[in-house]
Amino acid sequence: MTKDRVTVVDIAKVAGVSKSTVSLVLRGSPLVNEATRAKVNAVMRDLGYVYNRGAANLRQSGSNSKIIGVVVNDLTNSFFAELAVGVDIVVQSAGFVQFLSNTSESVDRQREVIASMREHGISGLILSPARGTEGADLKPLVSADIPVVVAVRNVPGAKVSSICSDNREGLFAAVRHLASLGHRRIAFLGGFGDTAVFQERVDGYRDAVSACLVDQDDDLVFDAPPSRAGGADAIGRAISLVNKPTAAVCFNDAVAFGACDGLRANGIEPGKDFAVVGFDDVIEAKTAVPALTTISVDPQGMGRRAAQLLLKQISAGKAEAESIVSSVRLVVRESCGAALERAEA
Amino acid sequence: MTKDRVTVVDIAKVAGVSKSTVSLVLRGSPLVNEATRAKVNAVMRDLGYVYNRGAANLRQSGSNSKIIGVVVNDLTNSFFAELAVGVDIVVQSAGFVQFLSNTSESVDRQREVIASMREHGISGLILSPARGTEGADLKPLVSADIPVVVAVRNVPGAKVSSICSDNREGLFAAVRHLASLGHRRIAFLGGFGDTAVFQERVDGYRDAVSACLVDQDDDLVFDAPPSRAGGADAIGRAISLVNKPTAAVCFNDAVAFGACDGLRANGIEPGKDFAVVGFDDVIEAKTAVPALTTISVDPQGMGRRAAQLLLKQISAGKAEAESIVSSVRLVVRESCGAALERAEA
DNA sequence: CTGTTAGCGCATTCAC
DNA sequence: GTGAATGCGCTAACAG
Repeated sequence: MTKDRVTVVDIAKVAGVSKSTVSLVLRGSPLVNEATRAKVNAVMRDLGYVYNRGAANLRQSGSNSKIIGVVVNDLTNSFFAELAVGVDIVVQSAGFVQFLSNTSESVDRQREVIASMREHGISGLILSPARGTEGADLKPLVSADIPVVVAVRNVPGAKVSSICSDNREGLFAAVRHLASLGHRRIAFLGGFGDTAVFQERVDGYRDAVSACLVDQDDDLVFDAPPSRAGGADAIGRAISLVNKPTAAVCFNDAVAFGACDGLRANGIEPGKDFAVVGFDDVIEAKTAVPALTTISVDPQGMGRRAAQLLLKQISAGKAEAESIVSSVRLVVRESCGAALERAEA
Repeated sequence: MTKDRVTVVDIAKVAGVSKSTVSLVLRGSPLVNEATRAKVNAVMRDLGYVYNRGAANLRQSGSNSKIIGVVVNDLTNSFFAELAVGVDIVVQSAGFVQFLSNTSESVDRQREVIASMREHGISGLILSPARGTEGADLKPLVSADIPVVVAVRNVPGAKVSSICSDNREGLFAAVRHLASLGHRRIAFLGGFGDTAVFQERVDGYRDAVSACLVDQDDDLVFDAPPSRAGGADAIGRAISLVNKPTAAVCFNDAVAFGACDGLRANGIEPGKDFAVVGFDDVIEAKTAVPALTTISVDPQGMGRRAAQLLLKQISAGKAEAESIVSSVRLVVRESCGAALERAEA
């Protein structure tokens, strides 16, 4: 029943003009008579014409496909979902559309989806890299002059723009905050010890422990999977010490939630009997235990900034500044002084 | 520095064959000598060739762009993020890529993103419609023979496949469950009264109230925004009754969380002093209050099924069965009998 | 098995 | 202001 795809020539025929005139109308050129323009537009509407970006894109040498690729390592995590939303907002309002794919932390899958996106001619890529991503993985992109901005996690040898949170400063702030409330034994919970992010955060933690005169103990760092279960496990180990900590900063929010679970299971009320600080949280805003303090980076804002950075690079033509590293400020949202008072009582 | 885009003719030249031979290799045709194939593949790798789907797609009349559009009403909500992940899984493994866009419940934006996707030649669309979407909005798609499957919410007059949860049965099950535990006064909390989903769920609730001999009261239905704040508000109204309910089923999880907040604020412990049942939950699995019982539909599974449905329609060629309505079974995850015992004590 | 020819829908020179 | 050519990268017929 449906007619074949209606093209510029069809609408030209009906409107009684030539193809190129239609093309000019499409591009919003001022070189066309107002009456003709109106007629052409009317015909386009009547015939249900849809612009074929693929063809257009093919014709004009540089591929400005108006599509930008977004690949994240775990869309299941609200943080990255929010990030994608942030990207989408600016991408949409710039007239682009976003390809979104999830890698589930698999570099293989990541390679596949990026290849697939390239075939479709993305004009830029925002990547929240899977664990284990290397600079070499991004090499083909940069040598093809496709702008890339890496978000959340840094990719060691990559010569691309990146935007990630200031992990050291964030954790430093968390510990300093707890110290200012009087805490002296503060644990660090969760995260895989072999990741760069973990190292940065632990460094911030350790620096703050030194700087803020918190008791310097052999090991109050308990690594564990960055999950709720991991948090519960880690806190269990922490509070089994004879000289228990009175507070903990966590690798991320999932860990913090798990820590709260673990505390409750042991009859300890988080926020009252024990201070818990989370990181990277977005869940918190919606469903968190009210007692939980968090240090947070706004993922949506980060997504927006990443997208802006990318768009700037795209519009800047080919050769343009690389390696722009932008950091996000971290802020403490709530206080949790009550924990110490209880602990001391 | 970077060479111009390398095309089939380039690789043909280097490999010493003709363009069509290269094309055959690309399509994996068996009509080509094994040695030539190997050589061509090697050259492709050396020159860093990337397939141009846009051009291919342009040539072959039917647009099988290998891209499917996914538009959701609120990616910020984990439910829809999980849905997108489910879609992505099957879409990826079928060699497609997904365009994902967020509408933030705006039908205008929805129209825009769908138009944009059409311009890029999507071969199918999965839509979790914004509130207020009408059958007419999807008309252009169906008359262009673009397969569409609507998920989560139904679109009244649309002649497209859809997949959504069985709202009536779900709520019926929730109430029956609570009744079997001995509850006799069960409230319904949250949701906008003017939505179809709300009506279906309330219908299920009312039917169950009649069928399960639960006390039939004038109004234990408290509508409110389907948010955490709305839930807190609704539970506040519910427990201010002289004849308080002992349990509540909630429009969704956000409402359920809010209800828990509200209960705690009044010194009532959810799950112990009052039974709360949530719906549509995905948050629960990660961050919920342990006491909360939920009826849940697996959003990722729903996404997978939606994608499968869509792919089937795409591969089935043009004219194919429409209006396949598929429902998802709902299951009660935990028990919450303790609430009643406390209430009676 | 491989090379030749001819467009897909559009934008971009140029003439008119 | 508008209309005729030409080619983007690729596939689809056929011819060899």
